[in-house]
Amino acid sequence: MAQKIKLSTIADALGVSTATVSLALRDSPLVADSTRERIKEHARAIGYIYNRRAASLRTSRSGIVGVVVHDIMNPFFAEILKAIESELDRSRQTFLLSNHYDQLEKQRNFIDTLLQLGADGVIMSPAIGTPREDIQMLEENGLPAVLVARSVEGAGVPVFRGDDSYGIGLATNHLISLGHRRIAMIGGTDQTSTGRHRYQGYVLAMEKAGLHVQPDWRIPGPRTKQAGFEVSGQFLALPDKPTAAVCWNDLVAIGLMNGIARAGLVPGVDVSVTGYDDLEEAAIATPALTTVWNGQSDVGRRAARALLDRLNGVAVKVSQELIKPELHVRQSTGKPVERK
Amino acid sequence: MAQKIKLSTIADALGVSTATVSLALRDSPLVADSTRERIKEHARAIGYIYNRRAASLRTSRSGIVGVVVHDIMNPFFAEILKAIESELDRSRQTFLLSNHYDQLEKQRNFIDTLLQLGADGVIMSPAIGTPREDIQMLEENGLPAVLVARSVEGAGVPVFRGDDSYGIGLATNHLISLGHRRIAMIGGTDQTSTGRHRYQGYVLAMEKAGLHVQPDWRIPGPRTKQAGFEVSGQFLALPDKPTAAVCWNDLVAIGLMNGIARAGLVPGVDVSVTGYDDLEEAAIATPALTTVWNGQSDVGRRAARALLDRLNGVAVKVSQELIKPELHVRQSTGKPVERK
DNA sequence: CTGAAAGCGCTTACAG
DNA sequence: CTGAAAGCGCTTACAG
Repeated sequence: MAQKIKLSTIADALGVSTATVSLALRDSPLVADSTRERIKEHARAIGYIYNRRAASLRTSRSGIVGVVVHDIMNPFFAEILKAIESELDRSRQTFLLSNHYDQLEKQRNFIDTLLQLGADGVIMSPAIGTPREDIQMLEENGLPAVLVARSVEGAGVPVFRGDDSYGIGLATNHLISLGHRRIAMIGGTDQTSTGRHRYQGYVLAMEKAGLHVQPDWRIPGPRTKQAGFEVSGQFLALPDKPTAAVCWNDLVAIGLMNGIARAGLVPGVDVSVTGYDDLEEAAIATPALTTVWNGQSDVGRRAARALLDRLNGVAVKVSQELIKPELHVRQSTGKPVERK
Repeated sequence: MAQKIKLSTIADALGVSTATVSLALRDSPLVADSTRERIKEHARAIGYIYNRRAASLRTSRSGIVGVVVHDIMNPFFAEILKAIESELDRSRQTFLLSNHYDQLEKQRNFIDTLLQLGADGVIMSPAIGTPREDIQMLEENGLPAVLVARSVEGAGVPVFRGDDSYGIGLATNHLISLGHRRIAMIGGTDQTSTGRHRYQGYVLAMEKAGLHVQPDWRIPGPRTKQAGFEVSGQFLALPDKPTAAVCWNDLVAIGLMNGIARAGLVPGVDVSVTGYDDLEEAAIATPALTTVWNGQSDVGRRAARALLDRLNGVAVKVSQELIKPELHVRQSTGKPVERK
């Protein structure tokens, strides 16, 4: 590679100062039109590459926004990320993505990196066990944060998430209205706020309908298709044979349905199954999945906007923004059928 | 936030020079053990944050590696990315991820960003239509590149990918050996090297077996589950009713099987279907998918290592590294059945 | 083993 | 409308 081209290379070539070049390239009205055009034209011609590190060192604005979630390959987060991406793209922010896989240490490493790079802000779905101090520390170090999907008590930053308790209630009530009395809940964990909210919503709906909640009918843990598939045997062997399963999310529901089909039963007929999230895949699953739309794109879009607002000095209220879920009824739920 | 803490803050507090602090924090043997410990202890105590922009400006090494693929949420890339991630984590490189969605402009924007940030290298699965000049320009600007999954003729950089022609041949031959004579090929596009290689491999296997390749039996395009689902009607209406379908990838195969099931036929019995990639999901699909393992994790790991080698000055030969695919036979393929 | 000084490539008051 | 100069926070020869 040839000699490194910098502002002063251009300035020297055109007989102007670096200040003028710097202003011209950023379209400052302080520079005469003709000067600006000459400079921009020349910069393009010689292949000048703007050095953001130098600029950022000077201005202490990096144009980088960090996004960290449990697993970017999880389609639930994927939909949130797409919304964030298109929002950030519009304001020409670079976004730095990372998985924490619910490991606090990975999350901390990533946050360290953001601080070292002078990131402008961060959007996160906090790892299980994130103490509020971890979030508060961000603000103290000038890194504004916004949470998605999960909340952290007392962290004092905006949170955008679906109304999980209400949403799972929609699914549970739908099954109850079909006549189901013995309804299991498969997947999720009490270690996340989301997990607690969904379980509470399920319990609440059952109790409101005067139905007995049997602790055995809860199989906590699964959050993936694979895991849903693996617990299908356990589900089918549950005491008193529940006629329906409220699943933690669509992935678990689809895995569970695959397992039920392998066992020779017909999901949607012999056993009713509900999902959560309404991923694209829910509509084309066999049978098509009855599930709860969780507003992923809303969550992503609104979180990104809130962060951008903060970066631009607009006040953002620190509150829980609950997106209202909706029930989408398809083929995986029907009237209860007793198994032997 | 309080006064910004920098190297000189520590130096002043301890009565040493910034040079000593800088060396001590990076564990230089030039600094006496006791001095080093005092410095590190103090830095920790006052919450010093290393400014990578400043360091990088000085050293022109950023610790950033870019990774750009068509769509990070696609499980095929997801598996490559996981392998890259764990390899880069080990050498403490930050990785900057982006989707180009096969849009050249998005890809160019991302590469610009990498250049501006002074990234150390880039791993890419080039967007459809990437001219070799785009790749060559990277090297000229001191940004070493490594390609995965797709190649660009004459780009002069290492490529890591599966042997697509051979792999699709495994699937086609498997169907032929089961007795199938009329085999369709669903999905993929001639616009990518991968697409061309797979189609060629299919044609080659058919011809080698003395079978007629009917152009109508190719339905190009689909690359997602949704798209595979949508063309199932078109597939079932194909002239001469093929008894089997070689699919572009697992997603298309699963979507197609869902569509076939909706039409009242039983995939794996009435119609044989093969996938490609052997995603985690292939094993738990209903029926379990016969597919070709494509070595995603190998591709990712080896590409990351090659790049890291280059960054460390180890010579890397510029060649196509072909990973040998393997056929995994499951339940979605069987003897041919004639439909009316 | 430690320190003084220059410089990475920008941007921003300030002066004219 | 344009230029000269300082400074962002590091690291790296160089000197001692």
